[in-house]
Amino acid sequence: MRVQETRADQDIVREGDRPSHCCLLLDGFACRYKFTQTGRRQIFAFHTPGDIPDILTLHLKTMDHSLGTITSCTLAFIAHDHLRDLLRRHPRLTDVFWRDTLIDAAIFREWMLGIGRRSAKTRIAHLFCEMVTRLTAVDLVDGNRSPLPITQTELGDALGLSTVHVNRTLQELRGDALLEWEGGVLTVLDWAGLKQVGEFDPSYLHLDPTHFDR
Amino acid sequence: MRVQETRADQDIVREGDRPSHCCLLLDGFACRYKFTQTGRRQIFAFHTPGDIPDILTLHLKTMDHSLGTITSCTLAFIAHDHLRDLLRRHPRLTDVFWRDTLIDAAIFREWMLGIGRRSAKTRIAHLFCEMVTRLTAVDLVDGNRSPLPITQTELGDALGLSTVHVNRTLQELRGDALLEWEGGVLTVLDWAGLKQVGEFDPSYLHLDPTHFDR
DNA sequence: CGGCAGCTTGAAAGAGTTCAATCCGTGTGG
DNA sequence: CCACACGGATTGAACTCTTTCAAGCTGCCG
Repeated sequence: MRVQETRADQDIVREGDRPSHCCLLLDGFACRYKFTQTGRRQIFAFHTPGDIPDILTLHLKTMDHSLGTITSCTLAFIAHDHLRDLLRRHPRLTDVFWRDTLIDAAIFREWMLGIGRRSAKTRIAHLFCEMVTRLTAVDLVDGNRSPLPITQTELGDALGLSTVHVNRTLQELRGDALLEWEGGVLTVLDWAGLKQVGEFDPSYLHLDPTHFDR
Repeated sequence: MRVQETRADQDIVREGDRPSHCCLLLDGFACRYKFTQTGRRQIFAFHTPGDIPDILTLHLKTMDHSLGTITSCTLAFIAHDHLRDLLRRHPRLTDVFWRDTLIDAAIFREWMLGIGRRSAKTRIAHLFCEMVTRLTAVDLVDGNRSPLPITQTELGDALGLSTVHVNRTLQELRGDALLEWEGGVLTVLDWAGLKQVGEFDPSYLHLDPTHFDR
C-alpha cells in the first residue's frame, strides 16, 4: 500500500482512466461525479473515511466517471493484483466487497428517487439525514454535530439543483429550526423533524446487521 | 429452477420482502421501482431477457425497492442456496455476476446524470439510445426496429417527468424525424441524430469486451 | 489591502407540472 | 353486432418550482 496526502479539489481518477490500483480513503471527504456534454456536473456519491470509492475498477477496466477529493485527503493505494490475490485467498471477503458495491447502488437508487420525484426541500433534508446516518456508522458524529465539509454548489450538483435554489431552500430548513450548517459542520436541531421533511427511511443503507445474509 | 409465466403489471418481489430465490427473466420486460412517501413513483431500471434483476438479494436480505413486470413475462426462479453453491464451485462466475451488478450501478449513475442535469428531450433520446443498444446486445433488435413495450407514463416514471410532458417531448422527437414509436415498437429513423440529441456515449454500458479485466 | 471562494439576494424567465378534458383502439358482455 | 368500459395517448391553459442572470456581501489568506 502506498499512502498519500492529497489537496482538496483534486481528481484521483478521471473518466476514461484505466487504473491499476484501488484507493482506500483513510481521511477526508471525496466524491464521484461526471459532466454532461454541455458542462453540467452531477455528483453521484459522497465518500467518507473507510470507503474504497473505486473498487469497481477491479471489474470495469475503464472509468466511466471521475473520483475527486472535496477536502484534503489521506489515501492508500492498493494494487489490483494484490487485492485479487487477497480475494482469491479469502472468498468470504469477495462477498463483503460485492455487498458493499450493492449498497453503493442502493444509495444511487435512493438519490435517483429524490432527484426525480422529490422537492428541493425534501431532497436536501434527505441527504443530510443520509450523511449523518452514514457518518454515525463510522463514528464521526459528535452528539448532534456532524462533519459536512461540502459547499452549497457541491450539494446542488449532488441533488440536481442550482446553487441559488440550494441556498434559499437551506434558509427554509434553518428557518424551520431543523438544523444549522456552518464551518463545514452540520448541527441537527430536530432529528425527528428533519427525518420527516426528508422522508428519510434508512432501510436502503442496509446498516442493520440482521439484514446480513450470513 | 422453477419456470413461471406472469401477467403484465404484476409485482415479482416487493419492497420489504426477504426472498429466498432470484429470478431470471427469460422473456418479457420488467422494471424496478420505488414509491415516494407521497406516492410518486421512480423507476430505476428496465430489464430485458437474460437479466437477473434481483441478484442483489443474494447479499442484501431485505428488498429496498420492488421488481415488477411490464409485459407478461417468463421467469425462472433459482434458489439462493443453489446459486451460492454454484458460485462456490466456480469462483470465476462470482466475478461475472459482481461485474454485472457494477454495470447495473453504472446505468443508475447515467440515469441520475440525466434526471439531475439534462433536459427532457435529451433524457428521452438518451434512454431510447440506451435501450436500443442494450437490446441489440441481446439480439432483440431487427434493423432499426426495436421492441419497447412500455407506456409513456412508465417512461416518465423512469425519467422523472410527467406523462404530459413526455407526450409533448415525444412529439418534438417525432417532429425532428428522429424516430417513430407505436405499438410497443421503437423505430429509429436517424441514429446519429438521436445519439446527438441524447448526448449518448455507450461507454458506461461497458459492452466493449476490451473493457473486460481478464 | 486586495483577491478569491463561497454565500446571499432580487428580479425575470422558463422548463416542466397540474388539472381537466377529449380522443382512440380494443376487448367484453348483452 | 353494438354499447360500454378502460387503458393509454393527446390537448389546452393556468400555474409554480426552479433556473438564470447579475450583483453584492463576507471572511479568510497571502
